[in-house]
Amino acid sequence: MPRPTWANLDADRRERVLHAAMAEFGRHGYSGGSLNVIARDAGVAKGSLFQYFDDKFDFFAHVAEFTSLRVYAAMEASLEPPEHGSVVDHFGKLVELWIDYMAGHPLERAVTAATTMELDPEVRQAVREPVHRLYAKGVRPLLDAAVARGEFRADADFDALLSLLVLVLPHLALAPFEPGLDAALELYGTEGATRAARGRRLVEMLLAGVLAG
Amino acid sequence: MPRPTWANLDADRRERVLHAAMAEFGRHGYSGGSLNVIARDAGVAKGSLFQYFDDKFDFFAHVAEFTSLRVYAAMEASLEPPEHGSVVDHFGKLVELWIDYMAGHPLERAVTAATTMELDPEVRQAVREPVHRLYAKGVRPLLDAAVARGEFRADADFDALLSLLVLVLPHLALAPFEPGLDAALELYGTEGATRAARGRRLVEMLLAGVLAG
DNA sequence: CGTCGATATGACCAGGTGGTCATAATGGCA
DNA sequence: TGCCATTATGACCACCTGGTCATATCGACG
Repeated sequence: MPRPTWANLDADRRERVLHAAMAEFGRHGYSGGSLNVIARDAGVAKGSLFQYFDDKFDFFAHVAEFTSLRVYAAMEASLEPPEHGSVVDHFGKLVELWIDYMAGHPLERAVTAATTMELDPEVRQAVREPVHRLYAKGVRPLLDAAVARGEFRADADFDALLSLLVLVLPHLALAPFEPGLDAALELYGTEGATRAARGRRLVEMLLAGVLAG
Repeated sequence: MPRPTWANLDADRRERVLHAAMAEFGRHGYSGGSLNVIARDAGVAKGSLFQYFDDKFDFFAHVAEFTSLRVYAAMEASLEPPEHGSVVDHFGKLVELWIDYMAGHPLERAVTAATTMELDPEVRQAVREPVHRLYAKGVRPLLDAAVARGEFRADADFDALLSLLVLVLPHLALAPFEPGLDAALELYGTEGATRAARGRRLVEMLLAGVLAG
């Protein structure tokens, strides 16, 4: 947890530190990210960072959680409630929003990538857990509404579906903006199909297994 | 590329270096892996590593490619040709084999995780490209046979499917053996369903979107 | 034996790491 | 003004990093 000093902090200063940290951790991940670089880029003494956070891990964890909350808030705001439309519509829209958001927010995208790709089990668990909670919170209602509407097969495996979605979603956003990152996937080809259309097609494919009729 | 010295090397010594490198890179990834640790664990002077490889990157790339070749060989050997059975059978069997192999080969599993999770675009691209080639080579025939048998819809998007499979497959293997790694996914619950059955169900879900009828 | 190319070695290097701490600056209140 | 808690600072620490290189060892051949 960040120290009280972090909350009391002048907003400009906090913003500068956060910005520098997102850029650095986003580029090099947790273990590769340098506190020296962050301090320099933020225009702050390195010692100050340790006034705000216990240690590097605490710092990274906060940056990760802050980022996921910001992303979630943006998604939630522009997502219509699941009263009308089909699940495919909802998830298609969700993926479209996600991709567009990441396209317009490279910093958030990079941090999302860094946490998604984190290898160290302890770091990963600590950093991904709040993200997964948010995903589940945002996605579950869409599924519930679809169930109420009878859109799903009786024997649909929701846990498996939710797992799969949570697994695939971040990668859907990451692949298209990181040329070297899974370029071999060619998830988003250049043959004119828009990102949205491709995203939609993938969603249809992912959901086909649980749809009724 | 490894230097000629590496090929001329005494087999025992090469095996020791490879083993230590797989363990270290598997645990800490490329940037986190320490050459000092590898040299110590292999019982070899650090300077020797630079007689075998140009630099750390060359070393890691070789370890990654060696590992993916070994995994591919094992899978290929125990996979029956796609003459009989359905695509779902084939992919179910494939995932089952994959998971069982990884369960019995923690070293290969760890290196696979490390390359799958690599963040740095340059490193990632160099290291993943041969892996993707192998995946495509192994998976494509199964799809082609299924197409010949008319198992797929006419409008099935194979590129999207292949991308999705290549994206998901490594994670399917990684999640269940890394307690902290996506524990929140609970991809493999403890309610008695075997790993194989769960894998099969996921495959069915993944393929439902492209199957005919 | 001696010679010579190939290989092994580890002290050594410059530079970077996360983290500490004594000191200084700050800002609100009396 | 003087006081005091809060915050900012960067020199400093021990340690680790990837990489080098002069030297030693090895092994085959004559």
